[in-house]
Amino acid sequence: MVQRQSTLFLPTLREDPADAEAVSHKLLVRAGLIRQVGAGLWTYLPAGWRVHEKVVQVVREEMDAIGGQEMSMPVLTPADLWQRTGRYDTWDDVLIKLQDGSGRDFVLAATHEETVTSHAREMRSYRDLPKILYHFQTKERDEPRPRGGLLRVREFVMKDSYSFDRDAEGLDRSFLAHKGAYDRIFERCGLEAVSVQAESGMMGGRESVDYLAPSGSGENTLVTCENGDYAADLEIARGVPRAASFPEPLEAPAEVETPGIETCEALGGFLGIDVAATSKAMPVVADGHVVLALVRGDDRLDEAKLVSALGALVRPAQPDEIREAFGAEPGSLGPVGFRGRVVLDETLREGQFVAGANRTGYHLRGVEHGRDFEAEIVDIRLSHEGDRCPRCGGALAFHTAIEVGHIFKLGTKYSVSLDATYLDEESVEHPIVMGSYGIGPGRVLAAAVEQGHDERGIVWPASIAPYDVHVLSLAGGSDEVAALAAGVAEALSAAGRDVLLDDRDARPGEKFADADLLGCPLRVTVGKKSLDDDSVDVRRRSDTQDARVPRASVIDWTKED
RNA sequence: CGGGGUGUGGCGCAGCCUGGUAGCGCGCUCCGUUCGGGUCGGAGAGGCCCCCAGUUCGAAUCUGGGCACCCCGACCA
Repeated sequence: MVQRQSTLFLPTLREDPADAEAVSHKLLVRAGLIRQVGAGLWTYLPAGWRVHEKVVQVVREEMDAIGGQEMSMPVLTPADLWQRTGRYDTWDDVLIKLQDGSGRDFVLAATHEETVTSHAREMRSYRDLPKILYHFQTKERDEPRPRGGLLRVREFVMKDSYSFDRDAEGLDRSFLAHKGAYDRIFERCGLEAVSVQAESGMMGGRESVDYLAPSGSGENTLVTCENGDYAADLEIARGVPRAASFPEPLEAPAEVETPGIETCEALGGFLGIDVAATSKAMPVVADGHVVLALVRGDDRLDEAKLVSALGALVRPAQPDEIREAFGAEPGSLGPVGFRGRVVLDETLREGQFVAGANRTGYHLRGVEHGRDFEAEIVDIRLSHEGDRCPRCGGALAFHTAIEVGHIFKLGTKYSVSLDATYLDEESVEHPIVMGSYGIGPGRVLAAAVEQGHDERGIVWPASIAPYDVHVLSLAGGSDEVAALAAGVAEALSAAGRDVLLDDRDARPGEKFADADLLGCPLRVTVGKKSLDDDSVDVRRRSDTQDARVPRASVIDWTKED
């Protein structure tokens, strides 16, 4: 079927929306693909939804290819389900809770581990395993801060799949199958996406892999090695910092007065030493106790790493908590004499450094781990510009990126709390071993725009473009030209292409501008000249010049590679 | 949640400081013109000025309180 643009709801805008920052946000709105309803709430207009569904179809095909079985679970779910896994409380800040007319508590699903695991209770035997179940379903998350158009929203469709295996080896196979499927999905969607080891965060899994699509805007930072043998999410990246140059060691810590010195940079300058030979003390509260996290003076604390090291959520300590625990102001805090738990970054394992003296306005020189204080030694520093690759020592590069997919090895967390078990050959009961795998078509779409655009508009990858061919009828009132253009469109459609025919009563400039904005892979222009020699002009969206070709050979330009 | 900003026809904005019954560009409708990169001319339609309260003879404008949205920091597909 040929879609006539004169009847299509495709409200293009001449100017960027005033509140847009991200390129994908601006272009998706301008091209008439999406419209905002509220903060983080978006309507996909007809052409935008076509793109969304094309992404969905690619995902569906690849999920089916690894044996996934599509189903559908509801968005509205009983609160009880979430209470049993504990997420009713631990996910309190993202869950949208509500009651029905008779006062029963419900949760709008933010993901579907609970629901799917409740069904997995019917997998009673090892003979029922393994299985992969998936669906495309709306997720509701009370995001603290939606932003960037489709980049971060409160309601979105996610393909979430769940694997059920009898043991860890089975999970490994399911996990690997998903990795393969995800690589093919992004490849087919024309998206550059890098898989990296990631933080499993609040999902409670053991291992997770993130898919990051480098782009002009985004909320993640992708760290890659110049030699290509390392890639990680910044949150867990293990870049190697430059070596610190420590001053002459001392027999014992020596107090020095450091009036008004509150930052490590100032401290290093004041003492005339390498900033890397100072320490930065970050008092946090975890499980109700004040914990001191120590990183090198030129580093920043990586909260995600600290959280996984402590196995508990952390928050910065309040000023009064700090005074009570240390007896000093921030800026003069240190591990020596502190009676609580100390977590020391690996960079401070060896050598003597300067630390706060827990006496406002004073620091200690020559502080040494083991001799002067005890601590748990963990990697808790945030990598930064200048770090070297942990594998080969090459330079690391940092890119902003969009997280387009995330896969987790869940283990038995959900099957245990929801009692999903099976019997093995010996009639021994075991919890089912699970994995969960998410991908957001909306983000894939936004990332594709971030990666594919020019000053005129979107440049869609062919596989997910709203239409394969955009036929422009420059009739200018000529019925003959209009008929010819319609014929070309019909012929392409008959050949199996998705065709948009611009049959509007508009001037050429406007049609060209809108076509560039919308970004279909191929543009076919039919004008008066076409009547003379039965030829049309074609142009790939990524090109800058038309090619004049015989009408009959247009189809050759639409061949899929 | 903390910080900053914005709310005025469909879109982008001015007016607000210095109260006096709302304006510009684009878009939209009609007529004519033009017709391969957003033509040109003419005539029109369209606004609870975010909401509530207050001050005042009079509030888009001043005051107070809400709400919404955007951007920057802690979370996630």
